[in-house]
Amino acid sequence: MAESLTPTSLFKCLADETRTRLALLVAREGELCVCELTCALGESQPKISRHLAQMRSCGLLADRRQGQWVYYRLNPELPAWARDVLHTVLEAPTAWLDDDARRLAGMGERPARTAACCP
Amino acid sequence: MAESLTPTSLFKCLADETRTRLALLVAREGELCVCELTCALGESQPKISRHLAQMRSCGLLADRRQGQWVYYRLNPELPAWARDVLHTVLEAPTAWLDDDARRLAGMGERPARTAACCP
DNA sequence: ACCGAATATATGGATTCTCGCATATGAGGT
DNA sequence: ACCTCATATGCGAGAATCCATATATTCGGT
Repeated sequence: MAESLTPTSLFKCLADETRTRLALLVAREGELCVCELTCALGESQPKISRHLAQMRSCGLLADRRQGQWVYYRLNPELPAWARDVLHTVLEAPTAWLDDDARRLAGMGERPARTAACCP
Repeated sequence: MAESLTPTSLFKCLADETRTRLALLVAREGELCVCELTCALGESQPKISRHLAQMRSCGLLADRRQGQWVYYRLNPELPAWARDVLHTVLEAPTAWLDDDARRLAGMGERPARTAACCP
């Protein structure tokens, strides 16, 4: 979080369909690596990576490298109101994320994650 | 609402500081006319009007003309999750809207509004 | 040291946003 | 009909955003 997150900067951060889908998927699943997100959205790897980097530099996401994979999660220091915004949208009665969630669930051989403390 | 509001289109609609401030002020005050919003934000009238029109065409705001004034409010048909997003941000413990709210409160001779039904 | 897989970044072009300024529209009063 | 106040819109310029392609980096294994 370069500057502390403002409502506008949060909304800008989410004002792109790719980023909305990424952020909501991550909020829903807890932690996902780039290859899972690439597969879930069905978009090119550079595109996914660039959007993730943008959300990281906004302070919305945090990343952690584990071996060859990089896992993204909601930034633990994210203010509660920002987290609430994401969960409000997640709980909305829409099928908006269904395709992505289904592709993620149907993905074979997802990398096994380990706790950050014991690699 | 041209198409039904998606999370991304809501975030796009709010992804500008002027629009965030307008939307939150309207959500907070219930209904405000253009001149009040212009004064509260301290921005030019065409700028305010243009952003209001954009939020109206997104389906976020609804307007009503009363005499020479046009009042904006949250679109009554706004889905609950979208309304919740705005209220979540409004209730966040930040002083983000304070300057605007103060300018609004300190504005002299605000037009008196009447119920829509009895002009 | 080398190779392949996973991820990140650079480059350039096309599209979209936002703004300021000028002007148009609409309502009320004289 | 005219004038004024409130609001909306047209237009061109400059900035910001997004994408695809190509290339760089980093890690684990051989």
